[in-house]
Amino acid sequence: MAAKKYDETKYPPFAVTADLVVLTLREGRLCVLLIQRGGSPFEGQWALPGGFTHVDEDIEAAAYRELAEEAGVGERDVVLEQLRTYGAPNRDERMRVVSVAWLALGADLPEARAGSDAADARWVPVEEALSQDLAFDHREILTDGLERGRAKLEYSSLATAFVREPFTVGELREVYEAVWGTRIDPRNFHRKVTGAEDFLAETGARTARGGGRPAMLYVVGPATQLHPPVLRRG
Amino acid sequence: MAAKKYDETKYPPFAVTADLVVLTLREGRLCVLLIQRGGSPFEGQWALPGGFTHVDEDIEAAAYRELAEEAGVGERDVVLEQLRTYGAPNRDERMRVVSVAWLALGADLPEARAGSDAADARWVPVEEALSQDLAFDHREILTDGLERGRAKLEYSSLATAFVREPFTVGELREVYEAVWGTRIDPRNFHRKVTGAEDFLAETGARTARGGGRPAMLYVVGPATQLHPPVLRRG
DNA sequence: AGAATAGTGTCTTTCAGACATTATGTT
DNA sequence: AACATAATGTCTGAAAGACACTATTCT
Repeated sequence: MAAKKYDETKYPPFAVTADLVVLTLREGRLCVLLIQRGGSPFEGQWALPGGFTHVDEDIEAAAYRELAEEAGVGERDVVLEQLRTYGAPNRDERMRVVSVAWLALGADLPEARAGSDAADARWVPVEEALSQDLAFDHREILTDGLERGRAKLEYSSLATAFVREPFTVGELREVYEAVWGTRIDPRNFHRKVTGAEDFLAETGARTARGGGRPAMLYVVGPATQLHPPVLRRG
Repeated sequence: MAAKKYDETKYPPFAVTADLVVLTLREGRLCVLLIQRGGSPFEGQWALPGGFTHVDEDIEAAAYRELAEEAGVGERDVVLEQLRTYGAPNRDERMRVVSVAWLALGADLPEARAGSDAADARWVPVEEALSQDLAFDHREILTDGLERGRAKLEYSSLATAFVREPFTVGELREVYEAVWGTRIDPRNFHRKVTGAEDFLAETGARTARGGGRPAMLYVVGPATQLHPPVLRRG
């Protein structure tokens, strides 16, 4: 087969967006960042933060940029992981848009503030966010992001993204309890995470906040996988 | 904030491709479908099958279409799962291309035949495919696809995508051994998969191929998750 | 001393991993 | 009967889950 000249006009134009499921814990509850749309379509409705990728910009860089612009969150404040790409032909009425969705997890992220295109921005407990209509297919994206996050806690060190270092075993357990919405036996949990190879690294320091025995403080160990896993159900 | 008119020219054009990691077992070896590029760039080099998404086409439909055009594989023959999206600015020299990669698993797929844009097509054992230079960032995509497939065997029923129904426990074990490149104790494996709730459904029928005790034949059960999981390492 | 919170220990059941034996077909 | 392959059984150690106790601080 002969080599042929490439004709750019043959290939149809798409817009590519980065949409973000940003999760954090606020007062022991798992919350997602939602922004209220300032313009059409879906004006006034709540949506996930996100926006268009520039033509010379890496898709991951676009996610970080939107995180900064729309959530005021810097690269160092979160763990970012690609979630999935959504590309139904009519998911955006304006034009053909393919959305690369990302999951961003952070510890105690700052109070939401509305970015350029947003009328408002707030942290919403995830059950509440799922119980309302969101713009576009953002409800599906949020559902997928939550399931991914919950599943990854089992076998990875992702839970540590939700706490600031150094942290205690009890704080880490509260992460699991908040994300899964379950109770975990503190004694078995302690045995498990301190026993897992390279998962936690002792700092030697202890908490000093009064009202009880001080807790040992840990930082994240070199392991990215948690073996054996912490299982959600019996 | 006032509603503003949407200006399509503000948003830069991307091309969106569907690239496929198509895996099957051939003679007990895990193989991936590679095509030899007929045109530039990377003319003559081996690459994953794939192509451009049409502007009115769902991204998953594009994956199925490319699967049919470039691999001669129908929707019913494979399990298709989205892998990840690759969008570095210069991954394609011709223009800005974002590639949505898919993982397709099938049982005993047909002999490869070159599609429209391909000079050649063949099934290549995965280790061999990884040891050569592939076009674009396809080596990275293949690596990610293999890791995803291997990981999902542990806790899902994905392995059944590699066998035709009805199948024996031994055939299913051979899938795990080929994909993981390990040996598995047949007795422990049998106990595990037959004990897992809703994972396999007995047909009542048995093999009749001679030379030994006939094996029970199973079809896939209603469970999509495998609990407890089959673990790769001790 | 008492309250509060952190950490350790024990028992039982389940399951993984190693290995031997029995079952059911063909030639 | 010999052979070949499938299925089941047993033992041991690791880890999960339930539960009680000890340790260290502050007031």
